Amino acid sequence: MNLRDLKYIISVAETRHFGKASERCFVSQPTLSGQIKKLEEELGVIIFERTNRSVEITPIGEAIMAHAYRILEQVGAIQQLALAHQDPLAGPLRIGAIPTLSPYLMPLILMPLKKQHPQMKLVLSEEMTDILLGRLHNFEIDAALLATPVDEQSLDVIPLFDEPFWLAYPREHPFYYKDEISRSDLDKTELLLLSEGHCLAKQAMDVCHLKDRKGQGDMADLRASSLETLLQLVGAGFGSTLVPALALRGSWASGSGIVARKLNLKDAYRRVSLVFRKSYPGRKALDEFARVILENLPDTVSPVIARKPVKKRTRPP
Amino acid sequence: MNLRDLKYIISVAETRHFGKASERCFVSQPTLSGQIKKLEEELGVIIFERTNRSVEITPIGEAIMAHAYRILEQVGAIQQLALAHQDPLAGPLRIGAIPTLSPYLMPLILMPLKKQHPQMKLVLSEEMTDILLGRLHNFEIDAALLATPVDEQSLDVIPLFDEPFWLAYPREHPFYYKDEISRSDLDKTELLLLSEGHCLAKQAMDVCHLKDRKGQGDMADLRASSLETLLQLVGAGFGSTLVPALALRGSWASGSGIVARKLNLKDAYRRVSLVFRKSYPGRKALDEFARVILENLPDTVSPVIARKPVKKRTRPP
DNA sequence: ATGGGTCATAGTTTTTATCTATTATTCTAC
DNA sequence: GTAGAATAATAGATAAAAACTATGACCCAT
Repeated sequence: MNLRDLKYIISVAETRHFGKASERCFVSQPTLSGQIKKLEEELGVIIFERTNRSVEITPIGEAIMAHAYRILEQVGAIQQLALAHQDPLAGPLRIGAIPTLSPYLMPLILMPLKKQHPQMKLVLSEEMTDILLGRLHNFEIDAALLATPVDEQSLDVIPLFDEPFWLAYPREHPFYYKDEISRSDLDKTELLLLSEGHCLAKQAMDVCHLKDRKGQGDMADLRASSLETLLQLVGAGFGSTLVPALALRGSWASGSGIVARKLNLKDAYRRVSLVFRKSYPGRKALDEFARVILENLPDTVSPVIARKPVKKRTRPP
Repeated sequence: MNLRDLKYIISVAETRHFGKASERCFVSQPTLSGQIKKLEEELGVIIFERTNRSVEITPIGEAIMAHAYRILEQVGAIQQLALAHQDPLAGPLRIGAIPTLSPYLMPLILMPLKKQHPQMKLVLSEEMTDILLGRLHNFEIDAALLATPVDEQSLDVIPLFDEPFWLAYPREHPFYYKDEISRSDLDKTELLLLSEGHCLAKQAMDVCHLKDRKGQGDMADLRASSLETLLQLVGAGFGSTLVPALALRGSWASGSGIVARKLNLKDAYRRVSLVFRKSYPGRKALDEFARVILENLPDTVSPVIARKPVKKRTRPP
């Protein structure tokens, strides 16, 4: 059986005329006759009782027809479904982002995104880098906004922007009167870190040339589980911390006993990228998503101008 | 799109593996890959996100799959339907019969038919010859039991039996002491006829060498609309009438003031046949129906032994 | 009878699907 | 890291299916 055959018999059933039916199907009359005959032989039943002068459908043919209509209906549904999704921007885009980025980046782009692509649905999740990579591989998300270099063969990367780190410290701190912070300044302060797993913690330590003290416990006791908590601690005078630039735009930024200053260090930034499976079919949607992000960044971060060089591809175009 | 393609994608969706899926479909892996790729191009959507190591279904693919399952379900329904009807004896057989035959023949064959072909369903209708022929041509019945020769090219005939006419007359009639009736006897009696349209009326007149007096009115007043009514009239002494042999077996046959005698005439019979469209596809069912009739006839009628010679056929075997 | 209309058949050509062999890629194991 | 196993994609050849044109058989109407 074949969908074409079903179209043929429906055409004949509706016209009661092989010639007219064949025209309607854009095939010759012998073709139509032949295919219908083949179908009848395959099913072992006569669908049409025909003479030279008349074509009439048999009772069993009538029953078959009912199913044929339903089948073609479903086929149409598939085609319509596919058509609606042909726009690569359609369909939910499942995006994961790290917790030190998501709350500060998403508010910037959600409105513009909705304005430019009203039909694009986002499903957001907020997890630490390793979790997100796992989810990428498990096909649970389509792309991840990460701040860590990724070098896995199965993943591809769209670099987005470099986000500088600032130092946040209590207003009562002696740094209060400085405009910029140098590395020597950093050594003089107690640095508060996020709990393990957050890439920001490691990045902060790298910037400050601290050795990872994981497992030692003395400092671990002070580690916070979120950037907001961390800033609460800073405000309460427990120490200072590194904050990525986008996080400075929150409501706490002014009048919460916290001061933030730019770091006068060359490598005090993290590169934020959009990471996705090379095999992910919605590349266009991701490109568009990345574009919207880049267009709505504040001045505090530096967009990556040069897009990544084209890597050798699995399948030539 | 193609039903084969739908089987392919379902197979891949279920195995998440092109190789295993292709085995399950009894085709090579490249074949499966190629067809799925073609389907994806036709629909303009990616159904499977695949790398060398993994195959995962996309959201739109998932949606398509739901419809694909329903389609194949319907296809199965068609095949099952067809299988159930492959037996040519299956399906309702729509039989028409003339009123002077139906009430007397049907009781003879319904039980044997049910015994031999329990799955064969009959739909009976009782009309006069012309009506039945019209219904045959309108595909409203599949075959008709007639007592009139039919010579239409589009119709075919299975002769069944010759049914003699008997003379029915009131017990008080002088014929009462005769065993057989000759033509000269016929002239001496008032012959009652069925109303116009019944073939029996014309046949009776032919047998008696009467001219058709339709429109004259004198005799028409006495015409009855059914054989039962006619016999009531005979019983009441209004005259006598010709009765086909099978009708003699009714309950009125004894003790109702009516006597029936055989006619001593060579041509005093009518040939009962099964008539159907040449194009009717259930020929086998009709042959079987005819066989059951012939096997259950009483001695009062003469089965036609020699089956009709094969006429030139529309399509050589 | 004859001609028009209609479906079936025959034979050929075109299109489509399939196969085998091979390539490219990536993961795993040593 | 390098070799090997696994897996999907590609290429080219072959087989199968479906399409077309031309023709035939038949019925009906004039």
